[in-house]
Amino acid sequence: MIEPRTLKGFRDHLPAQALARERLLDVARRVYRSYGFAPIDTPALEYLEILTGKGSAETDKQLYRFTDHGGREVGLRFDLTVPFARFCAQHVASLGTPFKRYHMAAVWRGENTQRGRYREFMQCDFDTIGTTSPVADLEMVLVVHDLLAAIGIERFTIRLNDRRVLGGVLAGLGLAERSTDVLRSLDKLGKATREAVAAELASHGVPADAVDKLLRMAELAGPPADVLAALGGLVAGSESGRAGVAALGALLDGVQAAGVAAGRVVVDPSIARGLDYYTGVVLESFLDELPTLGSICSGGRYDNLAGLYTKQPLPGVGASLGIDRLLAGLEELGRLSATETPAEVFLVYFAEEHLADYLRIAAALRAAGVAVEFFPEAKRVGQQLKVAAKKGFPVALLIGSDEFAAGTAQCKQLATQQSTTIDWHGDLHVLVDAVQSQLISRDASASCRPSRGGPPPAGDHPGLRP
RNA sequence: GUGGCUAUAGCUCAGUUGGUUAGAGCACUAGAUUGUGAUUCUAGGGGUCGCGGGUUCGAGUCCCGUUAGCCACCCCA
Repeated sequence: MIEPRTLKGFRDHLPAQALARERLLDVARRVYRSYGFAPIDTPALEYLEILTGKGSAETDKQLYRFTDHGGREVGLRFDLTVPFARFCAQHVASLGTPFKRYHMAAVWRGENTQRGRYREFMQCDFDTIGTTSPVADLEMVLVVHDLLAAIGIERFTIRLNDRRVLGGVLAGLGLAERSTDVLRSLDKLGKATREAVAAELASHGVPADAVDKLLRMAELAGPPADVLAALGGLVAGSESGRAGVAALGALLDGVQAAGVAAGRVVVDPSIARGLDYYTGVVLESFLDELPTLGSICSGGRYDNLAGLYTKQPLPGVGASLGIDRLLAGLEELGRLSATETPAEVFLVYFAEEHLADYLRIAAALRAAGVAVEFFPEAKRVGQQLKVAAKKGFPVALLIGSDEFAAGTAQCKQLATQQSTTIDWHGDLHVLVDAVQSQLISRDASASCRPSRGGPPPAGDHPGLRP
């Protein structure tokens, strides 16, 4: 006997989780499309040289690689950005710029696992390439905001910074050469103590007075206007630093003009992002209730996406939603619905003599867009209802011999156990209409939840508990 | 990849300084109840105690290895 098991960091998805995941993907798709981003897809497997081109030792170590049947050196993509860069180098000519795309697909990293960190996980990227317009930067922030709001998360914070501001501050302190080490240390401020970070900075050879200035910069907080004013003072000597501060100011103005609630988007000078290709605005977003989970959606602006694959400069801006990490967070917060079925109506099977009627009724409901599960066995009614309730069906439709004789049907709301009698007298249209109105009245009472701040989320809150 | 913690039934966990056939609640199956699900009663199925070695008269319990999960580092979604 072979022991059934899955690899470290790889997981099965049971219906309850898979349904929540698919609904999240639906929301992301809808939001991306609402801004005009178009879908693309690329192969999971790429030539190794494409993936290692970027050449960071870390990603090299995490890469799943092997020699294929034709002797080619290949690797599984570890993010969606590198394949997109290759994609752009091959196709910009026919696509034209600016080009906006979204891409939702699995990626693989052979790193150690932890809560919300897996070896196979899905990313939902969106990018705008071929333009340096600040409008594209603004759109990125708005998309991230709309996305998190539409998912139904009530408490989240989008943290913004600009690489040029960090660069300006570091240059002013004579630390431009050590920027990677310094930024990496500053990035730990959320987790490590101030003293530990200070010690680490000192170990990188940063003078004591500079350590103090860096920490004070990274700890700037409060009204964005105040933070920006303080940063403006720190980068006074640097032209690009001033540009970064100005860009952040313009972004905040734009976000406000678009109607985003104050407080959801803040300036946080400690946000650096590890990825070295970012050159302008950078963004991370967190669940306020689970800050230790890490960023669930991150991104930024880069000068040249595909420099390794083409001479055509391709500036762009974009971000990535980690839905598997988000799902882990929502599950921990008890915000995932336990529903195990995508169908809305559970049709009870009373007696074989009425089988043809049940099939007719189910077909009529399905034709009207109502998903119906017809129980395949004429078992005890109590058992059938138990199954329906456990799987989370909203309503059960009960039509037995008595109902057929009387021309009625029982529509039972499984959550409340309340039954409504429908008089349909063999008219399927009447039955379908009545069932639909039962489903609508239930939706209405379930989803009238106040949303705090921001524009009302578009549509329902899929996969989330009311 | 490095270090630490954990692993008993589908789930949540008991299991006393190593001592006979490893338990509970919930869940599941069948019946009481050939038409109404979170109630009641009865019966039942299910565990080589993650896996593999070792110490011992004897190991769920101690030791080593291994696999997986979690935590920290690293990095990041």
